[in-house]
Amino acid sequence: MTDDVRWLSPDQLEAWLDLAALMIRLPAALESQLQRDADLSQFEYFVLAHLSESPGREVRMSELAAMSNGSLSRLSHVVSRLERKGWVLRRPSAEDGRATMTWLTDAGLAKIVASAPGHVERVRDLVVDALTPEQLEALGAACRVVLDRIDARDGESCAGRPGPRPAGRSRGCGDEA
Amino acid sequence: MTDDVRWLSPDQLEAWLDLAALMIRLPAALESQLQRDADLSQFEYFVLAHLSESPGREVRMSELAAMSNGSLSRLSHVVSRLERKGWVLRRPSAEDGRATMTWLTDAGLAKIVASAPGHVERVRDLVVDALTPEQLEALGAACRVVLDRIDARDGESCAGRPGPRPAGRSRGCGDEA
DNA sequence: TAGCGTCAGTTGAAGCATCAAGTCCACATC
DNA sequence: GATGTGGACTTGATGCTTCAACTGACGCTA
Repeated sequence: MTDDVRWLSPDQLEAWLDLAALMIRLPAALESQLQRDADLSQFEYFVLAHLSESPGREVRMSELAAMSNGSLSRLSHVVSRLERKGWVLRRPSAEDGRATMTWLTDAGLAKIVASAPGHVERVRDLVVDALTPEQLEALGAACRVVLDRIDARDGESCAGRPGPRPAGRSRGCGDEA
Repeated sequence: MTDDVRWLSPDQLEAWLDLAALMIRLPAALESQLQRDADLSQFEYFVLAHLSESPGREVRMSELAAMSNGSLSRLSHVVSRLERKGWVLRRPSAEDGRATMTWLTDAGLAKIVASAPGHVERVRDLVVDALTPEQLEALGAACRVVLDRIDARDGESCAGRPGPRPAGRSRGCGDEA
């Protein structure tokens, strides 16, 4: 019954297992640094970082969710926590009454400015400086291919049936750098 | 005060952001397939899969935790759940009274046999078949470099002070394939 | 064989993510 | 201008992960 399955070759399996291990252990390794030094989760760090780089230090919730690769629900909870700590503020959008804008306070900016160097140092240590420029470029390219594939599949399931998409971003943010 | 930080170059930043996005979205994409088709988390899948491939369908808890890239505590909770569903059994080890052996039941074997094809198909679709063999190999190689770096850092913090290590596996399981 | 440090695993509490409603607003249609 | 549909969040409940004790078992030393 399950015999026309195309199992992975040994080489493919090894590469896949290494990637799977990386997806579990690298986030954990980064989280532990952030948690220890800044008492932030990686998601919280992303949110603050994206806010700090946005014009007016202000971004729409839905946009922020897409940038941070998270669901709107998750972001809402996180922003509530960040708000409680005084790092962000919420206000309704002037243009669109449905939208909520999140604004980074001075305290929030100070927080991310203080936390960024340690985090970048860790990213350098574990990833960027560990690889040759060619390896890093190849890694990034492979990631983009897979991400595009994920987006394509999300889009398909969206067209196929009316069910909700996970976080549905259009991967149109290639303008970061 | 924070001015001797070596920030990332645009190229480095782009590669890093793509990797960061991948680490969040690929696990989610795989989980959703497993959840929908098999009602399993990826971690549960890993546990069952490792058990099914082990001699006697039986593995020590601590060994299983290392193979699955998870903490012993997490594994213990998960095994409790799997036990409740009748897919695994626990028994004390004969050789070492401290150790607990986890054994995959027939029902558990049937479960993983039924779930594997769909999961492998998804991994193929999103990753293995999306990349050229060279890209996949390069991706795997980059992952190994980073994983080794993470292990090295874990080891350092272990030598430096007596505190507990995260999940401390020795990355000595390169014999999977 | 008693004592001590360590290892292996379990457990309960606390925190975070996910899921399913629910609310409010905008826009199109009649 | 009333109605309906869909978008943009928010909220509460549920479940999983993590963290910090805690329990026993092993092995060494005396």
